[in-house]
Amino acid sequence: MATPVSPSDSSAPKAAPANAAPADAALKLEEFLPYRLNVVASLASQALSKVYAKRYGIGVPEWRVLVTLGQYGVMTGKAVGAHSHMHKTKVSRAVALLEQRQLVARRANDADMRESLLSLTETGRGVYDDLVPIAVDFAHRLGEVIDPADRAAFERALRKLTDRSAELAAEAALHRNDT
Amino acid sequence: MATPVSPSDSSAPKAAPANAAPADAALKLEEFLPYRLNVVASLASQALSKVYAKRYGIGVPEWRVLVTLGQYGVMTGKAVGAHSHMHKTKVSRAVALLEQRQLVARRANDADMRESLLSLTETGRGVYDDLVPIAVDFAHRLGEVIDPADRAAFERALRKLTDRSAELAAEAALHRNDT
DNA sequence: ACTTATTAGTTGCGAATGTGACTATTTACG
DNA sequence: CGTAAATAGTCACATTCGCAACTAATAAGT
Repeated sequence: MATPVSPSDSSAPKAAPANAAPADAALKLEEFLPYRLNVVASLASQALSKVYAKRYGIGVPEWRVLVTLGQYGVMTGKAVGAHSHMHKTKVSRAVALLEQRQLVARRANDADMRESLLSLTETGRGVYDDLVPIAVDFAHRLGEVIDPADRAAFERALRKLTDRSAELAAEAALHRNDT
Repeated sequence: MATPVSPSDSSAPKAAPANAAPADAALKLEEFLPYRLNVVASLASQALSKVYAKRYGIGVPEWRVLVTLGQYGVMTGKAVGAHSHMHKTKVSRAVALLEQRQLVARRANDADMRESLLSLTETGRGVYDDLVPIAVDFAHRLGEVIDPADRAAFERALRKLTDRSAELAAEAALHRNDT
């Protein structure tokens, strides 16, 4: 399952039309950084989400809302989205679900009727208090595989990669056409 | 847009029912490793995918199939999925699209009629040759922000995190219920 | 050999997601 | 003030995704 497949199996030099370069390919997917980031992220996310999915039947967006509200207390949906990197519709739907399950409460902001102020209910805080130690433990078990001597460097690198990715994404969003 | 929101805005100590712990929360999302991995991965992926989406109207799964076939020449769908970490249905659909666009060809394997042998067409190889340098350049512009002195450590850490994530995911997949 | 179990790949279906349009409200500005 | 631009949030729509069921083909067990 985890074995990366031996390429030399069926790719015998049978001289197919446009098939060449096995070993010296210019781009090896398994070394390609964006791909590798996606793989590690989806594996980690998948592993963690199974925990709270099984416990409370919630998904990643709901989890993020829960954690954000647990961290800040009271927030608007917009702020939740900004803090958790989620599209406003995702936040909207996650909040709707959590509200229906009585984990999150919504109260009006008299100063601005467009937004609602979100916060955890007692029950929501209970779920939060139950999940957080599990999540913290998970993150610990994940991070502990990094050699302590490498941690600071990894931290710096991850931070820089995040910044640069945001730049590149913003840049790509501009170029509507061609180069 | 990128400003992470100042938490002290609306979370004034107004003493709401179940709302507490602003600053000393046990789990800060922005420091939580699984979350951070997801953020950087989706930003990077989003930025890169815009390139080939605009150029050839393909998405991430198609891109991965293309790269994998470009790298190995001839492969079965199963092998493509194993090498690119994609579910077999994703591979199936991506291949169907690429085949329809004449970028990938499928030929029967007389030794095992269940599988088809996939390879790039001439056109597909052309697209591949066009995209790969762009992708390589992208990865370079991404990775160059990492301090050269930190690169080896980052590489080690990423590798270990990937392995451990896979372990944790496999582990989580077993526990059907409770602890 | 023949019956059963595996495997490669596809498809149907429901859930999740992003985009864009839309509503309600607030702010800017003339 | 009063009209136009901006903002928070929801909703409808189309797309994407993963799971489960299914088909076709091969391998294993007896």
